Amino acid sequence: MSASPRFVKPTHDFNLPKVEREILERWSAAGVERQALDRRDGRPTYVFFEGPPTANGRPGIHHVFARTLKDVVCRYWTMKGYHVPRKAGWDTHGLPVEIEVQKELGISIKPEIEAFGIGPFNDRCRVSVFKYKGEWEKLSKRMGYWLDYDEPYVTCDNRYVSSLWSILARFFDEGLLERGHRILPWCPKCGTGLSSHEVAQGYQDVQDPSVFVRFPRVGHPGQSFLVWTTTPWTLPANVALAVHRDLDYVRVRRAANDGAGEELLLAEALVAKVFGKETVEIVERMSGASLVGERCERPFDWLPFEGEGRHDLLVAGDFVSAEEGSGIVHMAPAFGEDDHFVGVKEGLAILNPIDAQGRFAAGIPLVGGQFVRDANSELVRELERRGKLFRRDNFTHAYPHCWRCKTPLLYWLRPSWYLRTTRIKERMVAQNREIQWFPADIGTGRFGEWLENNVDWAVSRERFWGTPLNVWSCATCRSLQVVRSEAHLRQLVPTLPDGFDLHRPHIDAIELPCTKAGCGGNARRTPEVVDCWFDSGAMPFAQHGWIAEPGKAPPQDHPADYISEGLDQTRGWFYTLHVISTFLTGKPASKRILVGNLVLDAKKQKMSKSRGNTVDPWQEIDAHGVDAVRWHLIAQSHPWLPRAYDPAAVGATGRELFGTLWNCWSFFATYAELDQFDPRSQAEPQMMARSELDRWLAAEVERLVEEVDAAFARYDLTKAANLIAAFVDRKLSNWYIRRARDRFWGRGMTADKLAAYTTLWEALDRVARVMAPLAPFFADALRGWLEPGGTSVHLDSFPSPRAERRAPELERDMEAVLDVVALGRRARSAAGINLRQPLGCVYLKGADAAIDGKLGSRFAELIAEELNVERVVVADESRLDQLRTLKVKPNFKLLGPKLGPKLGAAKQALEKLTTEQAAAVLRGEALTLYLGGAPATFTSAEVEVVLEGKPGFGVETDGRMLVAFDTTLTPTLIAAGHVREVVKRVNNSRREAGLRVADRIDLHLAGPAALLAAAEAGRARIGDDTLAVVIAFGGEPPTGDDWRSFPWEVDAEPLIVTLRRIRG
RNA sequence: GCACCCGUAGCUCAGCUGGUUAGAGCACGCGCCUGAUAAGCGCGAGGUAAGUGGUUCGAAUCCACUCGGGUGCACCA
Repeated sequence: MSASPRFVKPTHDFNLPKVEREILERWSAAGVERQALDRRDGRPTYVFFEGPPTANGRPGIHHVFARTLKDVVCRYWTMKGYHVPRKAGWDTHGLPVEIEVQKELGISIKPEIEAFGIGPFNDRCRVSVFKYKGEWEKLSKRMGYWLDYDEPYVTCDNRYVSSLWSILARFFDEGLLERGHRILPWCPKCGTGLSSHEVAQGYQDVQDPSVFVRFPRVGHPGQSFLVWTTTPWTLPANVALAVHRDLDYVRVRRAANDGAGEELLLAEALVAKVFGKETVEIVERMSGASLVGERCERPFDWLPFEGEGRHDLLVAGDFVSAEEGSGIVHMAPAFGEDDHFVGVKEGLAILNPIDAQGRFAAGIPLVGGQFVRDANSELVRELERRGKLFRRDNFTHAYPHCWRCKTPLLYWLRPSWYLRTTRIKERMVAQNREIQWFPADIGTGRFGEWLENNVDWAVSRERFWGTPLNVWSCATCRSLQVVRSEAHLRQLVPTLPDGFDLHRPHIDAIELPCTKAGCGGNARRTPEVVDCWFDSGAMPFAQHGWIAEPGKAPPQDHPADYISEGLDQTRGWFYTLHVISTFLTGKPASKRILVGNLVLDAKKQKMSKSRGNTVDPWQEIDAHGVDAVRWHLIAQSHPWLPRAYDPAAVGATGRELFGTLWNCWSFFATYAELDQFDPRSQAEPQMMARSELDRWLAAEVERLVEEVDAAFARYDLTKAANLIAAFVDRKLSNWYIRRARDRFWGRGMTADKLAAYTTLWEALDRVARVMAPLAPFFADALRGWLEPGGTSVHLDSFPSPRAERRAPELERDMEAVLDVVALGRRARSAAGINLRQPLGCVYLKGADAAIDGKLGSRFAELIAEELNVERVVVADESRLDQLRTLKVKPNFKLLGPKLGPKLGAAKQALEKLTTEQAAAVLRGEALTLYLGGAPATFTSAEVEVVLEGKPGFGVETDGRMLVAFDTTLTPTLIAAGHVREVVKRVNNSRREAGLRVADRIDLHLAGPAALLAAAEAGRARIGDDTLAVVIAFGGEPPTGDDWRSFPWEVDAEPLIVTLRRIRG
């Protein structure tokens, strides 16, 4: 033996997690990740934006999924020759962080934070936000998500904040950043308003009272307006009622109940719904318009009306409907958008009796100091005491809650800063059409509709840990100015120390001279901070510290080619990115958006900590290997559908795909080691010099490359994964290797063997490359096994399909061969004759004459071996007549439109035709039938002829092809079967004895005479197939240290195999 | 309440520009093969295609409604 072999048979069992750990070490030692991320060398850039996570929570299994979607695409384009920068980012500001710190400190409301001190509080936030940074980085590394963590963008860095300021200043310049008084969703616990996309995150079912209240009609004793509300706590703030001008209203008299003759006014359409079975008498009909201006008496008169504003009357409101309630709506202009809108229009008074924590003012009777929602029941009782309550129920409805602290929100009149997104809505809608969404209907549907219903973005937060809003307001003249960047601030305040932190509370202390000519006043910063969704939405700009200026070009990597996040980001990150990019550049932030859906548990339940059904990503990765996790998550179904995470299924992926590939590799290595095969040392065999099977596999490999490439290019990762898995299972492992196995067995290196090695090596190599984006670890391991010391697959290129190797005809022919063989196995199984028993002859009939010719010649040997028969015979007409009948069926696609309702009759008539008539059709003859007396002619294309096997001949058919065996067993065949039985037992014995495949043996066989006789006659074959050098038959099995005996049964008779390894 | 997605074998999913006999994998049962060996292959059983109605010669596929699941929207007063 000369040099040591290039390939070595693996001596250990397959263990994917272990393989992955080795690859991690290799990547780390060789700096592979860094090289892949940094590769430029004149490549075009493929731009990816990373949505920043907040690292104050642990990453879960759904993050593994989300990050796989990002990673696969980035790896693919890297292999396609692009430079794909992947700058990591951290989302660091905002309510989620503050809430965590509040929990740490055991405090819950704003005044407590102020007492603790904004400075120390924010210092804690800055630390908290990176609490799990290490774990995020570790998980990214372990799962193979390559992301550049060396210079991440961090939203709380001065540089980032400075960039945000410049962008806000541009909104301000254009008049799109304004302070407004509007009804705002307000979290009483956090003490801040929320934006619509935050509200959208937090709907939960709650039970609320549903009460009908009497509002006495002034000037009409005994009459009341009937009013419905689900928020009794807003009744003390009532100033008016609203009716719809165009609705019909009625005055009804109640018969004899408690009210004894009372009269109630409500919308006519709701009478039945409100009174149900109770009989009421309609006294008067009137229009809504006629009620406008009527006076009413509010139920609670605790709050005085001061100054201006009309009150205690009926006004008109377009929003009033007769769907529910009474058609008369109670108006509290401080607590509802419609109420407020109408209130402004009608000049109504505004009563605002609650504080920022959602508590009634202390001076209010009965409920003073109570949290408003808690006051509901007390207020309802009071209504009852006052005789104002008509009815009370409860009803359950979805109500918005604070997305972080879960407190029910209040809609409350409150000043806030707005980005006037409604003014750029048309641009946003138009630009959305430029985005390629995966799936497309998110863009037109969910996201498109969201844009159509756009409302201004309430962008300020009355909080502490966030980008300070960069608007200063003059205490004297109220004029506003914005600070455009940190540099700008330094111009304005030259004394600012180095390292000045732009956050609160430091920034609050900065006063600026008023810029208005002649004012001379001092401007103070408006106290709010900015919605943290603005931070992340601005990342295409702020990640580069880009400073916005009028007319300035965007960063050169804008827009991105690709982003991917979860479905929940539709109204989150995807939206805020879109607002800011559209405003600044007129373009969307990314050309393509791939949306991932939820990862549910194995029972399709949402994972949540409270249910206790969360899946620990580390445990899954350790158990199955992350490539199996990644692969399964991608292959299971399209990313935008919800998926169940089933650990058992992940394990199966690991075994089936990676285990099979491992076996393929192991097979290759076993023989490559023995033969010292080295693809470098020989010229690659010409394709034309290789066997048909080799050319077939090579063609299929190129087809795979083409199809996988196309699937990746259209972002169909699921298809790519399934194509690869199907190829490995069906083509590579279960056909090529199985059929080519014995070509690797002979001694010495023949041309055919070299061709087989080369073909298999090439196939494995290309599989490694095409699967690399999906299974980065295994692919790189396989690549390393195939080319020891070579470069990482991730620094290599995605293979280009070699079109010249494609062989469409051969690919189709082999499909037919596979089908014939499957039928043949089914036929043998049905006949009860196992594959070891050779048979004399198999009769075949393929789908058409062209394939018949090939089955009988080029593929005959292959089929004969696979089905263990001596001869393959393409059945001629007379043989076929014995084996099958023919049936004629309509070609529905052609005849449906032609015959219409007569198709059914035609079908029946055709089915009655004889085999002879059908055979004529097969020969291409036209067919004339009488349908209901009228002749109808069918061409051979308009009907289909199908085969049916005749019973009793062991025929198997799929309607087009046919396989039948001659099951006659001659003594020769039986003897040959015996030899195969013996070979199998000897080889099983070899394995049980722990021999290596190339070990030679001495062999002794003991058993029934007929079996031994057959074996003796076939000793050459046994010797070849079991590497037995000396074979002895009959007598007592030898004994001794080296000899080992194995008892078997053949046809219910004992066979004793005794063997020993020949040393040296 | 409104909108969107989904409902196919015990489980996970294909198929869905309508074509009559609805597929695959897993799991299960039986058998086979094995010089890749705690793998592999074949066969079988398993389906009122959620339900109802419609369009059509023909519907898992198109339409309507109902039920169930998911998601989103929504101030529901």
